[in-house]
Amino acid sequence: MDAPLDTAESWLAARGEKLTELRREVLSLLLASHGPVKAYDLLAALQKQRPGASPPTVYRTLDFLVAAGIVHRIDSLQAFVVCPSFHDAHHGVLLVCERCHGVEEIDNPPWMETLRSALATGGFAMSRHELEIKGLCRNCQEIAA
Amino acid sequence: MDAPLDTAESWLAARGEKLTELRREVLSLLLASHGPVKAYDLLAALQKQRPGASPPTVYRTLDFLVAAGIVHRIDSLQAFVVCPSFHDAHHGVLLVCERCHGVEEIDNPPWMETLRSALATGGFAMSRHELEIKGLCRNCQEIAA
DNA sequence: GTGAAGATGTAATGTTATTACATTAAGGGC
DNA sequence: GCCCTTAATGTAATAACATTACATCTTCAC
Ligand SMILES: [Zn+2]
Ligand SMILES: [Zn+2]
Ligand SMILES: [Zn+2]
Ligand SMILES: [Zn+2]
Repeated sequence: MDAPLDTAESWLAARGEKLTELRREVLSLLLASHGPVKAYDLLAALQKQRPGASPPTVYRTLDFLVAAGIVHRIDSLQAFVVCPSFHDAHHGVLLVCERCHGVEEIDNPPWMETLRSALATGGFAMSRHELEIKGLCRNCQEIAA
Repeated sequence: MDAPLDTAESWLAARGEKLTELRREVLSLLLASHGPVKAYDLLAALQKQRPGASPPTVYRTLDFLVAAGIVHRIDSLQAFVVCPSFHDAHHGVLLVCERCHGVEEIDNPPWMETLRSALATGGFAMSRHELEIKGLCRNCQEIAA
């Protein structure tokens, strides 16, 4: 059995949506990468098993998975990554390494509510979307040091 | 006299760099927009006064202004905006409205150090770059309500 | 003035994403 | 089963965003 795919399937079923064969293939490829994937790299991989795949094929599927909260888009990388905890309602924070382009997601950090309320006081309603923070991961700090 | 352009000129001079005619034109166009501008929109505007302008013209100039801290790039909009306080060393936060695409910049908010140290404890070194937060501005919240 | 570095011009190309429309698959009422 | 509607996918073309590579021109130290 394949846990993440099954979890995704149940999660979608609860929303009245389906994990079709195409979506399953795309999600599998994303899971296999262990990190952010660019849309056209994903397309190239997908075409190996689905020769007719084209840009709309991947973008539509990614849009669907992003809307469902299963995948996040990383604006600073123009790439996509599977959410490690999409089964919860969560407000994730994506820590994006500027050197290796790795992404780590932390879920509902304790300072999130403080941040949200500080911004609310200023009149800004922080969105439910993921917060993206750039910096250096632990490994890359050590290398730089 | 034109205050923002003069400020930019001094700021660059202090770094041993120059506000050339091209850079001045580009920065003027950015200032005139009162909000984020897309590179190709900027190019179209620039071509009215500089017919030979091409993509490298604007991207090079934007890269220079971004490196100098005068302009910020907004990843989520793929657009560029003038920094309202580039004369200080600052760690700005860009509040990006998901509805109207307006951007407000707040400078060195009190919670920034808390955030930075919380992330440092987790092994992540937050970068000096601007932090970008998506949500709804005050106006758009009222409209939505 | 000459040479080196910085800045800009120019052509081509690479990368990311969307539009528009056709076709196929799935589900519900009868 | 059949018809209808909606969801999902296929397909072709194009739009939007960004970079490379190399030529030319300008600035300025020497
Ligand atoms: Zn997540
Ligand atoms: Zn790293
Ligand atoms: Zn700023
Ligand atoms: Zn707004």
